Amino acid sequence: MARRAEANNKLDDAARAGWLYYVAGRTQDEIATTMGISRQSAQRLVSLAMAERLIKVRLDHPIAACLELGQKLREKYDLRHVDVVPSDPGSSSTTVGIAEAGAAEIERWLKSAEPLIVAIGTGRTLKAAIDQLPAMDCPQHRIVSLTGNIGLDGSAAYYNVIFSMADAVKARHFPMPLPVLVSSPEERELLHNQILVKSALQLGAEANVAFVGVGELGENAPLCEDGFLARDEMLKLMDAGAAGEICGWMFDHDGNLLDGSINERVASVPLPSRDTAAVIGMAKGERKQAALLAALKGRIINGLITDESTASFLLKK
Amino acid sequence: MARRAEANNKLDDAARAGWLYYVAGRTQDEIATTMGISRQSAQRLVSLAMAERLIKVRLDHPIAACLELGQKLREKYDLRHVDVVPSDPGSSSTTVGIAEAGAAEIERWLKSAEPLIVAIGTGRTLKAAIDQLPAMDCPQHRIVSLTGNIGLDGSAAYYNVIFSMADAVKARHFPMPLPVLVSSPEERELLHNQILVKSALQLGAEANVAFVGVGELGENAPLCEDGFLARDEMLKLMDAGAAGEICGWMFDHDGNLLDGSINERVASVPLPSRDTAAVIGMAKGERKQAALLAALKGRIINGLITDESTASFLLKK
DNA sequence: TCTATTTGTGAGTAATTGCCCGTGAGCGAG
DNA sequence: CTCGCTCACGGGCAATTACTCACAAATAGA
Repeated sequence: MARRAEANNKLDDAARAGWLYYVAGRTQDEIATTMGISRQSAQRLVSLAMAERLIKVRLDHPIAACLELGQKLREKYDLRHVDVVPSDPGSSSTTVGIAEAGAAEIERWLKSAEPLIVAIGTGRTLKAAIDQLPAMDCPQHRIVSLTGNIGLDGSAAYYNVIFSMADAVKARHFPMPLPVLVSSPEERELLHNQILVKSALQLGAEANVAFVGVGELGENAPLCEDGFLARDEMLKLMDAGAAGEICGWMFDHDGNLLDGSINERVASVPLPSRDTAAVIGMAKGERKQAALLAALKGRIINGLITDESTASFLLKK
Repeated sequence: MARRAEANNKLDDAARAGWLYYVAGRTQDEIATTMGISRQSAQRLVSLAMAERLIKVRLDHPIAACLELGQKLREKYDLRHVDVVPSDPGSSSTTVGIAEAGAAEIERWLKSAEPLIVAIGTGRTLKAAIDQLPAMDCPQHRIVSLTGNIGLDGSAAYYNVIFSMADAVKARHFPMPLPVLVSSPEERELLHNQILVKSALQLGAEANVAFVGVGELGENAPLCEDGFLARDEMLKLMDAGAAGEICGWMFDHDGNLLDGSINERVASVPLPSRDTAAVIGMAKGERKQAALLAALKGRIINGLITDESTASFLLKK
């Protein structure tokens, strides 16, 4: 037993130390003593537990200001669900806060005993939220990806959102083995006849809830960063009035899907109907404000998870 | 009303400060600056958020359940030490898991630079634990056997626990050259006057920590299997309300040592005082549940190493 | 209005934590 | 076997946090 130290054991120790520290409220010194290690090692274990996301912290209090903003947003844009988290003025992160809140909302849905079809987009925000999900056991639900999760090079998964999620919550999952954008409407037609893709399309139409990120446009937009869209195409789109995209679907400043050829090349599952499903957008930050506003105006989403300052902006418009 | 609003504001502030601290990861100084208050006030808000349980911390790791069970057991039975290891539903072993955990705990004590007297029982569980001990060098400690380790035939050692242990950790050791049960109180008196036995009795009384197995009763109980107790005697004991034994000492379902003649024939060292020593019981499995429960009720042990499912049982009672 | 009591604040200080760095064990290549 | 590399460990120290205390403001009661 002297050398039973394996990676697994290390995480076990980290979990134990983290529990003692955060849940039981012991000091690192006490933990070190009870675990028979030095304080420094205890400290390392505690921070490992944090780094490995074994410890999840959440705020369980409706902050009045956030609640109020949420209430007003709900009324103004006729939303089914709104969650406003505090802003952290000093942070430039685009996910801190809404990731936790998003995870909490996803968890709330997944706890349902009723079998649900949960649709999920992709992007950095959603990935961050998924990473906050606790381990669950949800064989009754099905998770479907709304967006192709194949990179342009045909190999790498474009943000491993649906797999991470299915892994965490143990549900059947239906990825989209496609890129976000294909070269022509005909190619899309062809690809959409694949059996896996057909299942995804079918499930997407029946989804009970969808969680999606909101993509801004611009030369540094995710679609450009990840190589799906050339810079000049992007500029052309913006000239044509594009304001943002959700799962690749481009819309203008009033939230109407663009007519031009671009949306005919989007291989994603059509967004579930806002009459039968909750379509919850998750986004914060100045760069996403225009896109978010447009999506709300056009009722492309009927649920919103954002932060205080973004909420204020959306109310002023 | 005014007062109510103030309280709400306070909790709001606490929530906000707690969020900035725990979720956004800012320091209290930064929080103080952004909220326009002194660092001390920020600290107060953060700790208020904790005290009011606005901040919920969750450990997302299989070991979390064990720690929680351990915590509850510690409170319920007023224990000095609890270690709950994950259950392996697929295994029928009565030692897997607790052997390793027991060894780890023994090792922890042996690492002490202070000279300690470590008392040790016997049985399959302890043997398995001892086998997990790493080689150590502990000349400062003394190990004493609480139970006779001579078989009925006078030859074979009844589970070679203390010798294996002393061998592994290189400490002075004091075996009990006796059977577990002798034929009469008089014989016990006689044997207890042997010099080796007297040392063991003396050391047992001064022990700092004792590790003991918990024996269940029944026709297949260890005491019967090893021939120390005839089946009919066992049945008679059970009729008289016996629930289990530790080092041969029989106790009833409330954990009180039995009055009858049986305990007058037990040649073992009396268990160390639970006021001055840690007496740590190691056991798991359905067959041992009743005995374990009784031992805990009667505070025959003040420490416990067991597995999840046994821990759950003990909590329900 | 005055006073006793509670409540909140900041200073100072003790305790705790985070981090850098030197050390030494383990290990693979030569 | 030796060298060099990696990495975990623990010591030490600076940063951060928790606690105590004294005092001020607010509040309630006479």
